[in-house]
Amino acid sequence: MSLPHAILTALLEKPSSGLELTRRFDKSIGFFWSATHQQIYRELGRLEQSGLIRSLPQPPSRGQRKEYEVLPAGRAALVEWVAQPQDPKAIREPLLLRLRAAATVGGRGLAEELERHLELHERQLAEYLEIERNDFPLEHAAEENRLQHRVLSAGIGLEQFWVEWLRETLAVLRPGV
Amino acid sequence: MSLPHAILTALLEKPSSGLELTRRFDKSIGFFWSATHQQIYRELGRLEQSGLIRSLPQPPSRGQRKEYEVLPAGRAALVEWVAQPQDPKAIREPLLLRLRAAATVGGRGLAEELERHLELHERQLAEYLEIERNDFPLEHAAEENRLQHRVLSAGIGLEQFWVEWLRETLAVLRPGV
DNA sequence: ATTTACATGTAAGGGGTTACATGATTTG
DNA sequence: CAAATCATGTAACCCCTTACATGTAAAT
Repeated sequence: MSLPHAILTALLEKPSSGLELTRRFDKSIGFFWSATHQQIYRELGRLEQSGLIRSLPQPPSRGQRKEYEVLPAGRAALVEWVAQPQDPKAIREPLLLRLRAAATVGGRGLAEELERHLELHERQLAEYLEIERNDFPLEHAAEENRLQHRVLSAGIGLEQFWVEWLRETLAVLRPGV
Repeated sequence: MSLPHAILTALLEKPSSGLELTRRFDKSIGFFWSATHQQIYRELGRLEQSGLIRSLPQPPSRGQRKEYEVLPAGRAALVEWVAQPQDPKAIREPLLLRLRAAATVGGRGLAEELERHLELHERQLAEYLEIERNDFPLEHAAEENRLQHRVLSAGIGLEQFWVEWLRETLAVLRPGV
């Protein structure tokens, strides 16, 4: 049940059309919750039917841009969701699974794959650090900014972890296999 | 397409029944790929139909234990899967989403939730460290063991990251909200 | 004999992924 | 006017989650 609330948050920050939302999910929000345009359109329809958002008066024809805004009920639903306890979800990391399988059946070519992942994570880390430089140049005191900075820090920390772990794992793998 | 390969790996390590697999997924394998018994039974059926595993000759009545083993075709499929490149999946972390939503609509009670998560991650970390002490007491040279140790290290590192991040975030949140 | 644990399964619903379809607007 | 781009949507498929159903074996 996270996607509808991700959309509500995005719409509260700024009323948008489906495609605009898709683009924002490709950037900032998508860093910790990704979604395709198909998911977003489906969810926008549901949210409108539930009375949590409404489309601004505009021609509802097919190829026409349709902008949505959050209704009070939507804001209330989001507030409630934020306060609700939710357990962290179990890890589902295919790469670790493949490493474990490789321990059993042998891992020819696995080092190349790990290097590829290392590059991807290095690139993502660089992107996050760039954002941090741009958006949080110095520690301002505003509460809102501090929370957003913590979210970005999580992304940075996770990427740093993977970069480090992949480097160590490659060091273990290289001389052996 | 990870679950069938997780099951193949588990069955290669030791032929098992559905319930036995479920228990092993609750322990070691489940640390990075969780699965419920419903998923496992369904997947076992598919794998058998595809000719990748077979059930050992036994009464196929309903409440009766049914043991499976991997066929050569299954092992081959696993080897191929291990070698195949797969991009890391995008992060989907509801807690970060909630933090971002809290930055917009306010986060009453969020500190308690973060503390709860902190405890959960501390407990998980302790469990991983316990396993490390038991299963990898000193660095043996066996390649197989080293890979499995790297997998466990990933779990430990991720939990350490979350513990640290949650503590810092609580420090930011506490005086403010 | 009843309860408890073991063991395998079914059903319904939600969410995500991929491929495809269609209309409107801009640009050459 | 043809092509590219913007924009909204449909359809099919797979996976995961939750709740429930059913049968067997062991314990009291």
